[in-house]
Amino acid sequence: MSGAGLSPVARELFDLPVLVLARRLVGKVLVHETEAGIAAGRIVETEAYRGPEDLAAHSARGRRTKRTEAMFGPPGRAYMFLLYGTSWAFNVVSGREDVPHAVLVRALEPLVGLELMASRRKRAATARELTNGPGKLTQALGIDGAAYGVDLARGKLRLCEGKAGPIGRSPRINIDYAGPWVTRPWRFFEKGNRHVSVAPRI
DNA sequence: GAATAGATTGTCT
DNA sequence: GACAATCTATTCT
Repeated sequence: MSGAGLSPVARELFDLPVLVLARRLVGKVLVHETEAGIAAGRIVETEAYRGPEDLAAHSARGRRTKRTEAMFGPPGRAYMFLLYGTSWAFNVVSGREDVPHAVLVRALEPLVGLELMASRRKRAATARELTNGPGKLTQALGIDGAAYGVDLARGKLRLCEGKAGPIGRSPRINIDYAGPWVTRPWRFFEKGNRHVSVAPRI
């Protein structure tokens, strides 16, 4: 297969406004190499988080802590956080230093290493259930807090070029606490893709 | 298919 | 001590 035609994205990609980056990341391929092998998937769903004004973001109102520190760093790094004690979520940091923006990757379409993903996600009954959610895709690719702050333009965990079909948008998922920001259509997904986590409601 | 409740742990107040 | 950008099993249509 010799790389399956996968080449890393240019670093300049990350130097875009967060809403533009969230849209452009759809179709890109997330690759993770481990001792167990290579696993990779096409990104089919993202969400933009634009602190400090966006109350849905962890960096809302400029909150800068040990947990959110990566969002204040340079773009193109990974921001990882743990949800409900059980699920890791993977984000791509956007915005220059001290601008705490990030893009949450919510779903992938499995491309490489399907068997490896299945062995990591024993609960998944179907191929679709391997990576159709933020916590599921990190489990399938073997990503966790150890990836906090790593450079995504190169390395074991990296983003590679890929293409996407027509892209739709909708409000973000499960941020009911965010007041007026709840309805902002800052979720991007590939239209009609079966691997999108939650069917867009219209 | 849709709705509901319980799990589980690092981080923050 | 409470919470969270979720997942899973269970229950009901």
